[in-house]
Amino acid sequence: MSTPQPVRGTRDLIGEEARRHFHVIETARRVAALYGYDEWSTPIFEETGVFARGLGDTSDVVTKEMYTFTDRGGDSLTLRPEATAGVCRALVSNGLTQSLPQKIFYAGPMFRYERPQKGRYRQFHQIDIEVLGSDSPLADAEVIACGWHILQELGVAQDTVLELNTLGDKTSRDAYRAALVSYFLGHKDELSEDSIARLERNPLRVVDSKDEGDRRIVAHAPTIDGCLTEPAYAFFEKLQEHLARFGVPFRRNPRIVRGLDYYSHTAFEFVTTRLGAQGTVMGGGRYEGLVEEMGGPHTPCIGWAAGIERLSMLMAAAPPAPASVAIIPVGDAAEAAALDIAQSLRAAGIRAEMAYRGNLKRRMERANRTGARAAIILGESEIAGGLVQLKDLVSGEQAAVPVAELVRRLK
RNA sequence: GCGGACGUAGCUCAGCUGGUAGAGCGCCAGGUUGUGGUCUUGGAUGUCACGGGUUCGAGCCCCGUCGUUCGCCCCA
Repeated sequence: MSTPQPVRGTRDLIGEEARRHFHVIETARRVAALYGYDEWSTPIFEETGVFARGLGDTSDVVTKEMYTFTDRGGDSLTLRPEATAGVCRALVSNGLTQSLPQKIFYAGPMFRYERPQKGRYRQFHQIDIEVLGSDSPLADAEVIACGWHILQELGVAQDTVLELNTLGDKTSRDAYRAALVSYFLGHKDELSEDSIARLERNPLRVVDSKDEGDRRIVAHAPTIDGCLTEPAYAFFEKLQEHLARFGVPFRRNPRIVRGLDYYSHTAFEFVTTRLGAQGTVMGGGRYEGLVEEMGGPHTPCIGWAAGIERLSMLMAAAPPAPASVAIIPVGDAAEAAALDIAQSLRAAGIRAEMAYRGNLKRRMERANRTGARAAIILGESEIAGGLVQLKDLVSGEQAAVPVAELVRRLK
């Protein structure tokens, strides 16, 4: 194959797939606006430090999975692997830490150097909302409710389940980590190799292991509940109350964990069984240290991100492209009149198309193929009488109609 | 980074124990020079993913590469 192909892990969005993709974004944008979120857009690449900061050196993430390059000025830059870090950076860069909270909606491409799988690409697209600068559990509940609302509007809510957990505050989490490490060390001989490695690097992740043997051990591992401080417990209780009021059903899943230090309290995922190994459709939680990492003040935040590709796959069908009206002149003399009609329909908000060339038969074929709802046919005799032939392409009925009445007939 | 499956026309796929490439759909043109969808007649299209090897001969067998896909690892 010598013709250029899209590079590994990237793909073209055309036709049905494009319509699905943009339908997800438009739906999310509309619903987020109902909840009072403003849309932001930040650069697609940042100084590498914006993403590397706060990730620590615990995982493969920084070393293996970022698209990092040196530009001509010698600076290390990285294609954003997620939206949140850039949003937090923008908050600080623009002095908005003085006007909190900020409620942000975001949509755009992200980049991770990973092995492509179903619903996992190197250039992928996310919708994302964040509330920056609120420590109220009401913010958590609203963020989740907004996500749930979007899933409902997309028609995928019935295929997903909200799984909810709390990581508690720092004191709770430190206690939990210590409890886990001591429990797993007691079962070290029974753990998989992968999990023994996790125990060193990122003990919370053992809880998330897919290995059968590990799962049996994890089933009896201590849960966060026994380690929660009083305020952390109260926060989680309040969140669940609010969610009930918002009418969002959820299931407690103590296995949802987050490895990085700046996560706290709420952690959640909307999951589905319909996408193989990539079951998470929308995931998020509370984080408290990221804005500080960008040089701002301590700022508690809550948000989620959802993969547009995965949502598109779950969606039954994209709404069809709007049907247009095909304007078909017969003979060169009719073309000018046809253009005038096209412009008058468009001015009235009616989608209208005129082919650039072709005889009547070909233009009719094209009108049919593109799903036009009606054809307007005009030749010399029609022009002379101020009429056109208006043909309904669904019913096949055709009648002579005065030009002046077209907009009213097609509205 | 690791493992399995797959790669033939624009699309979906067939192709026998190795003998030199096919179907359906779509596309183009005619039947119909002012009427689409249905019907009908005809037509075009392939470096058989790429590179090497075995063979008189490779779409088919062997090796490598690339890509797709499913899973593992990872998942900010």
